[in-house]
Amino acid sequence: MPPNLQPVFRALGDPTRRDILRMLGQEPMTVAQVSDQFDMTRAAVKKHLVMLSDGGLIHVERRGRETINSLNAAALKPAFDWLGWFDQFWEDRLAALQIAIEKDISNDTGHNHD
Amino acid sequence: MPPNLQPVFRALGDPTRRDILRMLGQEPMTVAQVSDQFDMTRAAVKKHLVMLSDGGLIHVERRGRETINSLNAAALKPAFDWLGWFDQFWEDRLAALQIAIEKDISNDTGHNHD
DNA sequence: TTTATGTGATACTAAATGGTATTATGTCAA
DNA sequence: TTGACATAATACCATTTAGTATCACATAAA
Repeated sequence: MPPNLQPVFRALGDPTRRDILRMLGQEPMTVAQVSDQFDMTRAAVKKHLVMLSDGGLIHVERRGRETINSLNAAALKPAFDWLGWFDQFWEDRLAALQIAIEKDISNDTGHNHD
Repeated sequence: MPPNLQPVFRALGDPTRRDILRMLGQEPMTVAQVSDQFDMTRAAVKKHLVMLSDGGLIHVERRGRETINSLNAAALKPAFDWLGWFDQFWEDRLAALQIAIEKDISNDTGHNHD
């Protein structure tokens, strides 16, 4: 069965939640650490975290009296792939990714980039 | 200035609107043609079209008594790129695109893969 | 000109969203 | 054990959202 895109795109519809995802992409954080970054109450941030968890975009683990929120990036892949369908309409569609791939290839050949 | 992601991700948060975008990716359609594909009133579909237009995701042109809605795929690119940041967490992240690029490279070197 | 058609605009409703404030609960530390 | 701390849960509120129904308007067709 195909992954359910709806909760993922729903979660991405809010800028606070997108920011949280980027933050958790750097490192796992407690609820307090996340909410310290925003000008809103901890309860409000917590609700965003619940939505992200419901959509499977983050993993939540209770450790003692604090809970660690960590990114589950795999859940974003289907949304990325969905948007990738429109790739056919973009001129420079492979530009950014091609750079990364060429780097891999040059690594294979032993070239040095430092 | 960076493109404003918010109206784009907002628009993508609804399944009807995502379906409309895919449909318009096939061909431009009038309001009636679009709403015929959904089990809701024309007014409801029209509101979705307005949101898509507000976010710059479609182009709307009045021709006589009908209005042609066409995809503006370029507006989706920033959302795709935003999600592409998480690319670093995906294992098979470049698989599909890498095939296409390797074909380009082999074309450059004159290799033949047929 | 009349009539039918495609659309836009408005008012309305129920439910979801994004936020606050408050209270309760479990856990670490002195 | 007491107190501070991190979090969870709940109730509440204003706004937005997603839908309906209805009416007005411009345009194509008879």
